[in-house]
Amino acid sequence: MNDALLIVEDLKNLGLTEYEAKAYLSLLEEYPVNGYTLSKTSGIPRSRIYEVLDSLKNKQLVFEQMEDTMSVYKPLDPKLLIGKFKKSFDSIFYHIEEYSKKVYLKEENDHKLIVIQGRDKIIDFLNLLIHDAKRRIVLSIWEEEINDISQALNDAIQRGVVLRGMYFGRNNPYEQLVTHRRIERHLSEKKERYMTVTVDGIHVLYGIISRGEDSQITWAKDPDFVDMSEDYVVHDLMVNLYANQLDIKQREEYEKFLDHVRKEYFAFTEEEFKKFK
Amino acid sequence: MNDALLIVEDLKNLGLTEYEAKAYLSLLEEYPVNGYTLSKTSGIPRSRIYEVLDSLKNKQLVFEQMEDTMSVYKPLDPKLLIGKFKKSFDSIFYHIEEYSKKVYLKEENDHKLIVIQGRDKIIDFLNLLIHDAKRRIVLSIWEEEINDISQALNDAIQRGVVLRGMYFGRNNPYEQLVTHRRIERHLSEKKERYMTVTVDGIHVLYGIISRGEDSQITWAKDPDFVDMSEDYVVHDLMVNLYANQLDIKQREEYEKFLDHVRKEYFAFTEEEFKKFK
DNA sequence: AAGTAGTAACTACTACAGTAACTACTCCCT
DNA sequence: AGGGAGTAGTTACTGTAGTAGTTACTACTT
Repeated sequence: MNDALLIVEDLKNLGLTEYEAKAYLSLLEEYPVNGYTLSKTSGIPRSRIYEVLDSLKNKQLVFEQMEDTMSVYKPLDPKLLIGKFKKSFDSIFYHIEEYSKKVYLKEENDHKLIVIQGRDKIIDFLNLLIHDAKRRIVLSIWEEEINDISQALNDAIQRGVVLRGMYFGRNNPYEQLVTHRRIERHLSEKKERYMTVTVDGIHVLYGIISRGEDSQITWAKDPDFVDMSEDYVVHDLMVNLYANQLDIKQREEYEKFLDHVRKEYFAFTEEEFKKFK
Repeated sequence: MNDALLIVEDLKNLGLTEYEAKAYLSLLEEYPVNGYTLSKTSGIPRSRIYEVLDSLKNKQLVFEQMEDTMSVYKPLDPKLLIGKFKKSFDSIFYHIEEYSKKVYLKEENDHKLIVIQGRDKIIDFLNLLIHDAKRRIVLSIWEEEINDISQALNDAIQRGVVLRGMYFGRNNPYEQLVTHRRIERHLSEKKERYMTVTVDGIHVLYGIISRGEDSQITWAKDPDFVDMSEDYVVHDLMVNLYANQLDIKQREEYEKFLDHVRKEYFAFTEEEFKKFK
């Protein structure tokens, strides 16, 4: 079973050794068994199995039962194992949170830019920010990237985060996004894709993304920069949504539309809105 | 700061090395800084600091910023760090849960007894079970132990779990528990304390608990055994609650009282109740 | 004799902690 | 102008603990 190998890795990430993970998983499938048998089913050398079981017993992930002459072992119910780790991690997280409140000072105005390289890391970081989003996500994104963040986006939408922006691709998966009107031309032309994502008016990620290591985006927390980036997407939206009307109306009408987009569609707060007036 | 040392341990439990933990924590307190400065504030040898920072950069817990000739580093916001680990652990837990559904078969009727030794491990395991309780916790417990499980008990009560039983001690902290009527005599006599705890009619822990390693309790999942243990506490409750009346009423009345206690006070389901008739 | 059950002692490898020594640059002092 | 002190970064090494993996042994059962 290849499946079991992945779970071994998972358990190692929880702090078990490879032997401990294998022993526990083998025990799940067959119990109660004695050390000798477990060594056979798990592939752990007989000479080591008792140390491994001892260590698991100590962590209360395995229990020993005396049966006349010999001991047999059984695993902790996996649900209880998960509960055990959850409890322990929750307390760790709480400690870290309390501690960081004391020593960590957020920079209010951070004008520095940070470069993140490599598609995997970019996607990872993007997911992290979206996961943490509380109010609004504005993006301008291509179909090649949308799948890699759709889970996090759906979660965000679920908990009431406003999603807005431009979608470059066919079969737009989000009604909240507007497909670019000249998408066919773009799709045939580009190998590299410009991307912008802003989160809660705090973070902005922008840059060029492609398949591999050469992808490179910039992360900024400068509020002006975020505003600018959101503005860029607002404009893009504007043009794409009202392109037809723009040809026949005057400049004033155009401005009204812009305000309308910002307020109604983009869910700007009054305060945010004032900054643009 | 001794506080920081504990957090280093916490971070190590999340999979960081000691140097990584120290570096990250030092960065929290002062950033952005270059490698040289960080090595000084964190106590990490200058010769190692760049490897450590590289590794942290790879995990995206630290970000590098080019500043004309040299690099400076800043930490990932601790809140995002917590979110990152939570996400990763949640997915691990999900994997384990799914996997265990496939391979793990719960024993329906488990008549075997398992011995747990050492006060710390007993308390730990007790907390684990209480944490997982869904319907009813019945216990007979001494004041020496109640504090070590009160957090878990309060959580359980909060989510609607029924708590019932006997309390051996002064200043009974739970209205759901009944203080033993001859507690003063008991308190002066005993060094070792008999304890019973049943959870959801599934688990029962019983045995002698004292201060140290010689404490030893037995864990059973045999349903009959659980019933018996609950019955023991019911009787104890009965005697303590209605002691006065017992002297003047007949046997019939006594039985009625017992039923009443089981049904009304103990929240037995009809099904559970039938087993006793 | 073959299989079962458990112990002891070891080798090998790796990750991490910890140290020493080197280059190179800047700034300040006299 | 030259030297010392502090800053900044790099290379290479030692030591150790934990883990993986192996071999050899005893003892008991059937």
